[in-house]
Amino acid sequence: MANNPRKKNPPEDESKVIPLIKGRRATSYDVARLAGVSQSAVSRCFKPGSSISGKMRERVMKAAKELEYQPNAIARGLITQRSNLVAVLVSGRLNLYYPEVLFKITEELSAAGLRALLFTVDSEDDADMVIEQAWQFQVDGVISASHMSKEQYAVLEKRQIPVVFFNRYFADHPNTVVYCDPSEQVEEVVKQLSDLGHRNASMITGPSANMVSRERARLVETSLKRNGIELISTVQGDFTYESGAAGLQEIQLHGSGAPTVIICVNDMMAMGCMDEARSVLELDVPKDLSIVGFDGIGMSQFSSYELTTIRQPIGRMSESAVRMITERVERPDQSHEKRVFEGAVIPGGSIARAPT
Amino acid sequence: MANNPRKKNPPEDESKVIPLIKGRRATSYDVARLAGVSQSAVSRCFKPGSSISGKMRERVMKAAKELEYQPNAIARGLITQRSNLVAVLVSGRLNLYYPEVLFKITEELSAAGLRALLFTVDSEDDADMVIEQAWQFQVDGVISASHMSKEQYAVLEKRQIPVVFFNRYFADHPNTVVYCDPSEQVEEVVKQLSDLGHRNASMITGPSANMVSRERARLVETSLKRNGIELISTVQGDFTYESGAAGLQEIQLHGSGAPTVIICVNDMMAMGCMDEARSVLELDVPKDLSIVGFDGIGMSQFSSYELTTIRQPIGRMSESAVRMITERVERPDQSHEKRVFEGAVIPGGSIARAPT
DNA sequence: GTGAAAGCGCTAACAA
DNA sequence: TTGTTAGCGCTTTCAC
Repeated sequence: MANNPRKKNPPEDESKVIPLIKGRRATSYDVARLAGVSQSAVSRCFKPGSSISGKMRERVMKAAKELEYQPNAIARGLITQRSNLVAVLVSGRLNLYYPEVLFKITEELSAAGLRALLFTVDSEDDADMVIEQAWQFQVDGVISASHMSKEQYAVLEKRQIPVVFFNRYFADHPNTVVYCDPSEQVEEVVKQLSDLGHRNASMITGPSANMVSRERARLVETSLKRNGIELISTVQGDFTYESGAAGLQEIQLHGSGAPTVIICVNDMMAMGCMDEARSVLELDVPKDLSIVGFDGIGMSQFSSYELTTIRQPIGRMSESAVRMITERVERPDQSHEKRVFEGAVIPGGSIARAPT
Repeated sequence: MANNPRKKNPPEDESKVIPLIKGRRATSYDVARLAGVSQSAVSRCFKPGSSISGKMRERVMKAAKELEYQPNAIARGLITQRSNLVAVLVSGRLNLYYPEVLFKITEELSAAGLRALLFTVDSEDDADMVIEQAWQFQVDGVISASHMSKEQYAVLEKRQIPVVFFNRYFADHPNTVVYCDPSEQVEEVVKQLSDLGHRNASMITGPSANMVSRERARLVETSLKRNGIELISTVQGDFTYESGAAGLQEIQLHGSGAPTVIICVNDMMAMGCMDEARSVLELDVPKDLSIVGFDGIGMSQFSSYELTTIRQPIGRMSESAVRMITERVERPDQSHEKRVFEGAVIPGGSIARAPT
């Protein structure tokens, strides 16, 4: 198999005779031979914090540069049992509308010397497959911003792979989580709606299986009640633009009474809802109908929308997620932890005084 | 270092005595021992197309299942010289607005048994780093949907790493490319504009370094001339929403004369342009001003925009990109190839008869 | 500070 | 068909 001329213990006579085969990448042995030092010396030069003399380092580095040598991360991973790979699980469908998260996480991983192995998960079966793949590739950890069942999580746990959940967690199971809690902001917005005279609201939620959706819906319900606004109807969407539009239709057709405000548990649906209100129902948003979203995605602030919404601090959350992963890669016994971030209200222009 | 009880040639007496250390993952040796077969038999069971008896396979698979054994892809990569990793290079900034591409490519890679190692590239320095990282991780190939200099490409070429460019290429250098050529669609749209009575147009381009932008701009210029529409001003944006808005301001303020149509070389700028026209300049799009985009991103068809644009067949392009990579991983001597796809006009509603 | 040697978990040539 | 064996390229004791 080996078209590799190197022998483990190169015979002295051959060692200089056989040239580097063109196209084969240089190994630490090649560098060692050229520099006239041992292979382990080369290895040490590329491991920060190793004890090595300046002279040696210089010689080795010169040879390394000449051969364009870069240590083989795969081989290193094999011996160190550290792949420096982190599986990032996102929902392809959802992340289409929230790509900020993925890119921030990737950048933070990169800054921490880790690489993102990207997996899209859009079903339970996908998740099963992805978990096996991640396991095969010896990922050091998993950052999950997609759905994962308790059973699937149990598999990772048993295999001692650190997992950080991004904006989702199992309430009845210890796990490591970075999470945005918009409680205060929900209260703030709802209070404002109440002050603006709103008394009837409807809500468009996400899939009932989705934790973020459930949690946001719960907060909204509580806040509405507390502020004397009646929730006259709740319809279920799937986080997409289309489902926001459809949700509004459903509310108008089948709802009992007309809400003056609609709260959507994410921005994408809020935008769908707003467009439907304006272009199909010919309502003036916000004069006839106020709309509120969640997330604070970039496009929610385009002039066509200027959505009033609750932003998540994506940057700080991603940073935390990566830090939590690295901590748990270093010390697998690290206990679970939940880092909770506050949201922030983006005032926007999609709410106004209730029509009289 | 090894807390691994396995000896390369396990002494018979020890072999059954030492239990699997809790938490250590099972290796093919563990499976072999449990099944009472050789380690290579285990290996063969997990390599499709190996000659192995049904009885053997059954025995091995039973043991494997019991130990939850999955072959170590890192170790496999080391010996086969195939990592099954493909570096996917995207521009973080740009892909924020065009995530479809990334997800399609990832899915196609996955279907081909390859994993996506995600890299975001937003500067030349990023690209240098990314190329070194990809090299260290022994990626089998690179799909680049981000900027890459000729020098950087040369490095990959020299290292014999197959590269497929997505929507960009070096005209004066052989390379493997999947590309969307919107020539006909540009002509179609421009002709339509001409038929609608437009005689003055302006254009908002992307960065001059960007090939896609240059190419689209060139096509637009040619088509306009051919159809008797004068290009009265061209301003440069950076593909973002904001730059589209700013571009329109610049055209209105500094342009010589007022265009009745604005062509933007991507949808995001077209949307920024449209919003600026409507909300700041209080123009009616399309009655007062027609706007055309490029790409066909999902949100360009939201009711607020309904942009007339030229769509790229992302799905088929991604599929081709992955196929081209796999072909070149199998046969590195494969010659370069350029697969060109046609665009498709999405009629939209952002163009109308020129105001009189 | 440096080199020799073992071995991470796997595949594949070779022998039986 | 099966087992034996030699590495893939690296890190890490262990002597010196």
